[in-house]
Amino acid sequence: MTFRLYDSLRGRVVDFVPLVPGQVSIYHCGLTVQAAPHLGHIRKEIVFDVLRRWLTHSGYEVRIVANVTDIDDKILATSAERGVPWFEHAYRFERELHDAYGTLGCLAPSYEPRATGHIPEMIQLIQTLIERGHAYVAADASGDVYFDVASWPEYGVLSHQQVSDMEPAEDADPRGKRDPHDFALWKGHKPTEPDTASWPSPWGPGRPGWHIECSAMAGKYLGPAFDIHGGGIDLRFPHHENELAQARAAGRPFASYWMHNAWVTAAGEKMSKSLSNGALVSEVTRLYPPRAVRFYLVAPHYRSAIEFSDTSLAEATASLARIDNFVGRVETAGLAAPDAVDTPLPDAFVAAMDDDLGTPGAVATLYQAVREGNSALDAGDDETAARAYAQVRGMLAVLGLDADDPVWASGAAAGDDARLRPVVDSLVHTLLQQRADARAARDWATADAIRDSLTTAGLKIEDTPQGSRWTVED
RNA sequence: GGUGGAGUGGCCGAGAGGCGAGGCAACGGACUGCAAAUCCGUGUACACGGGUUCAAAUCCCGUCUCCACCUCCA
Repeated sequence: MTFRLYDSLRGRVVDFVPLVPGQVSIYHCGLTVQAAPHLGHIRKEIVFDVLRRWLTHSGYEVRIVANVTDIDDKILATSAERGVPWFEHAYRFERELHDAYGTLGCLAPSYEPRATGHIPEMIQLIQTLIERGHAYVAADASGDVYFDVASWPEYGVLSHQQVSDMEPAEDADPRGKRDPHDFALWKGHKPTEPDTASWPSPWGPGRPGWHIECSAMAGKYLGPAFDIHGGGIDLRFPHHENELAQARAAGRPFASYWMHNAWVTAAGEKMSKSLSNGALVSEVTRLYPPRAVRFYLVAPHYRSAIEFSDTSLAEATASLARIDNFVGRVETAGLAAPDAVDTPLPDAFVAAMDDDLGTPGAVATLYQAVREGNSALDAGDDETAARAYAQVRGMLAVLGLDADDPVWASGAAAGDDARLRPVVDSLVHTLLQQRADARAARDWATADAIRDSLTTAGLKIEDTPQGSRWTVED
């Protein structure tokens, strides 16, 4: 079985062949930390988290690097507006971002470099480009350095565009550019910007352009050639096109495959702060269980847009509850196999995941296992039920949705939950025992009164042949 | 102007020439003291108009609508 993926550069699904057998190196562009993350931001992280989990499950040793862009025009502009130092501003949102990753069950990447920590690598790369005749210092004494697009005939391969067809940037300020398509590698320091946002360079003080950051950091941690480069579809042009041009022009092969995830849309449009404040990760996870939010983002294919709506999130919550209910039933019945993790996953699941991370098909297979498991439970076929349980847990783990995954146990609230759970369990069981006694005595009024009081308290009671069990209503 | 993507049943969301992915919701049945949960069953869905084919949601032609990107923007 071979993993296949859609390569944006070639424009089709291709077999994945790693540079080093058994190993995969992945770089995906992290966020510019300039505002609180919304569902669209977090989707990219979840997509690559699932990719990483699947490849790891498939036996690969995965190295995954995601950068943090902690200096750019927007960070400088918004921090200045708020009267906060830019680094403080960036750091604050970097931490919010990390909180969001943790809340939605994303594993930490192998490494997460910050742009500002890699200025020397960027300067070195720019110098190489100048020496090779692909970059030049602006003629206007600004201290800017630009990439010379005309010197690189391959420019446009990733986004399948001809430079001549691109919309002419009529009103854009040409600054010291030779050609309007040229882009900044280095930005000379401006007196209006803080001195802290400036680093010495051969071309005078300044700061790096956005694109050079990723080329430099990917090169440092993954080498001149690596397997997969990812990011949101909007980054394909100009960001990734420019990254590719810089790296190749400097003599580096760069990424073998390019993966781009689609949007989370609101009312059919690309999500943005102005359109959709309600979609902040912090707010959505307050209204819906974080695992359900992750399920909602994982179930559709990563190259399809996901329409954000409360209805969809409510449906995702109900859908996940069906899976959790099965898992709970098996555990209540005492059939949970301790070696669950080692059970092979269903072929259909493997085939779906290997086919360009086909999570929709994978989820369908998951539900098939749930149905088979439930039927087996009803029929008293414990062996089949236990096997289905093991498969379900295994599939959930790959998708990052397993409730027992330690990622869900992080955070102060989760800690409180863990401590309170046995307390509540003990109290509820006292009541459930009273109800069982009442039912045995055919005292339905008392039995129902107890159930009603638990329901009112926010619990769901399920009667099974092995006794009653309770869960918290989502 | 260039490049790429989309329009599927009440809702979400797959598929990409032939047997109606899957989930949510709804309805009927089984089970239950009653429920819940679970299982079984119930849908003549593929923007529109033509065409190709024994067969089209899937291919071709045309039309409409929507979205994204085109140098600092997630």
